[in-house]
Amino acid sequence: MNDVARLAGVSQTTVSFVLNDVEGANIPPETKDRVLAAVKELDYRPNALARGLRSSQTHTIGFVTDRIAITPYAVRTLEGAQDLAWANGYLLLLVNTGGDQRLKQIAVDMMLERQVDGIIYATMYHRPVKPPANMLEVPAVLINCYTDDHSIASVVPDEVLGGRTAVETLLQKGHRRIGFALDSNPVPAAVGRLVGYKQALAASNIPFDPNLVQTAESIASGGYQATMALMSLPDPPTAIFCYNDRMALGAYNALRDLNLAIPDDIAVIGFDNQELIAADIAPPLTTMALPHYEMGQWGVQYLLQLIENPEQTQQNPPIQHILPCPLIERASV
Amino acid sequence: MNDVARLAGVSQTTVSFVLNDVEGANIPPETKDRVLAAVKELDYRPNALARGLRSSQTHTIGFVTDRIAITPYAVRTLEGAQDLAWANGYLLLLVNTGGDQRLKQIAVDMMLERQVDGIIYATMYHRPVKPPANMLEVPAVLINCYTDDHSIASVVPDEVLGGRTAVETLLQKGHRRIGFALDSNPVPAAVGRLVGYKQALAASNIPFDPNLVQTAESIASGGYQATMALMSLPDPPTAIFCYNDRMALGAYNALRDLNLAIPDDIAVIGFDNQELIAADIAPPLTTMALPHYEMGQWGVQYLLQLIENPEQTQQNPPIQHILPCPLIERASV
DNA sequence: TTAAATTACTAATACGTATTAGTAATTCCT
DNA sequence: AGGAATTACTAATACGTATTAGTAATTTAA
Repeated sequence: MNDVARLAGVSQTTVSFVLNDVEGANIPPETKDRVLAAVKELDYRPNALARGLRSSQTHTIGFVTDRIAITPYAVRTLEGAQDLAWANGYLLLLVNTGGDQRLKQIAVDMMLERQVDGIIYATMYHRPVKPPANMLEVPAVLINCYTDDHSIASVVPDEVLGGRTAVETLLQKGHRRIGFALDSNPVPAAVGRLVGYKQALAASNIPFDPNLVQTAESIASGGYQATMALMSLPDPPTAIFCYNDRMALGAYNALRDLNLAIPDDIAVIGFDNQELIAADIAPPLTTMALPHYEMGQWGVQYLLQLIENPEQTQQNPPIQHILPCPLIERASV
Repeated sequence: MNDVARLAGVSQTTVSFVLNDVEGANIPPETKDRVLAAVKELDYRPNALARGLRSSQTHTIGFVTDRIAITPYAVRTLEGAQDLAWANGYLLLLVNTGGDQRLKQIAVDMMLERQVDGIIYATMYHRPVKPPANMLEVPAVLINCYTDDHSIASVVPDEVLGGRTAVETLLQKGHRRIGFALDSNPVPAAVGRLVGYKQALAASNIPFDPNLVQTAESIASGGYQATMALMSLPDPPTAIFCYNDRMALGAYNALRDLNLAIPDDIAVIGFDNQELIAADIAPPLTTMALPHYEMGQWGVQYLLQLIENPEQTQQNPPIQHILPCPLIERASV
């Protein structure tokens, strides 16, 4: 900046004023042009460290996650966050901790050392978390997770509505006996979708039959087992709602082994919209999409509000935002 | 640091010496303990901006990519890079540009403003690139891509060896007529794998039959078409090598429609090891894995060498590292 | 015993910016 | 015409650290 000032024949202060477009500085256009010309001439690039040191903001956001790539579609959270940050002139500082609590602590410390303006904490599965305490030294938002006391702003998918929508889709096609191949782990997604399943049935005055809910591991083999169990019922379902697309893939395998055609003999609906599975199998799978990209966007957008407008944004208790899961119609219903 | 110094009854210089373990500073253990106690007492955390400003290194690496999430398994590149950076006390500053050349330029500028110690440029598909010129102001490494003049260090997968290994696997099982469902785009992966296909045949003295190579779009429907074309040959193959797992999924669909059993009637081998597809379909798909995680690791590891040991590491011409694609045996061969 | 070397520190400074408090010179108002 | 207001700047400083060049006090070597 001093070099630029010298070349333009002004002071470093003036250069700073010009580059930051400081109002009330009264720099006439000719001077501005001279400075800008010098900037171009010298190929000057500001030093964000010095700027950050002086103004104590870095336009950088820390993004902490337990495991980036374990579920591919969840990477879209990162993408949504990155896109929105980028659109606002922010960059993301990334750490995935692999789930180790001590690492999380250290990760946040490293980010705080680098003076991030805020921190996003995202999990790949929807679940409760205990984020490291030091995270609260700056504005923070949780994505796809929440603390039990809801003391931190968060975004999560609407599992209940998602489950209800899936089942309502089947009901609308005339199905009355609807099986549910459910994750045996009582994670928030499983609990919520089951609530939605029951809500939809109740709204159509269909009694809940516990035999129609078969739990298993939430992978293809689990979907296979659950489907086999459902189809061996004395009064088997005409449609199966699968907890996720992996289980739906298992259901496809099972129904093929039973010589049942989808969707003619039996309808299948999934959850997650894992494109590589859902769009490519035969027939293409109708499924519910998780709003990962949108959660990433919302998280960063809200974080930026917290950063730039703390008083107006901060709510008490902190906001818990819920995003719907859109239905992706293909050919399996 | 001044607060710590005051509490410990020493100068800020001494605190700096203690915290950085400066050799030749001759700080006796008692003084060290006093300083460390003050650090703990005050919960002191160094300011990385000030440190970076003074010492001109930030322990931060820029990671630029065209599109993070388009191919889920490719996210493992990011994961490998992040893990190795983390292990060495570095953090990753992330941008995905969506492929816009101007954005790349700006992205790199934003990273340079933040004084990154080096830059990784990664693409999700193996291909030639023209990285922005300003990237070379700091040490740089390309992952899964290369410049035509090979003027920048890079890591790429060994497509030729991968193709050869896939075909050799089929040859070893006794197959003599091996179809190839190939991407119709002449991208490096397609070209390389075809070379490997020919090499393997030649090594077994099997003449190359152009009819056995059917090109199509590298998605499930393309795999379906190519498989149908291959199987309607007067002398159809007994095994099909698919350019990628998505095409293999299409091949599965086609073979099912033809009432052919895998692997009894016909063997199928894929490429990419997209776990969600390969492991979950019936039968599980034998495929070649791309070394994404390893490329990410190698890229950062080499970049750190470039940063910390420029003279010893720098080669002329720059190193072009090639990583093998391991065979993942499942049940389709 | 005394000069030289070592030990255990500290004062001062630079890194590159943003910002505050000013100051001449000009313009405006009555 | 003369004071007030405005314009167009600049000098100086602080942000928090790492590093250089020292300096007293103590220990060692001859």
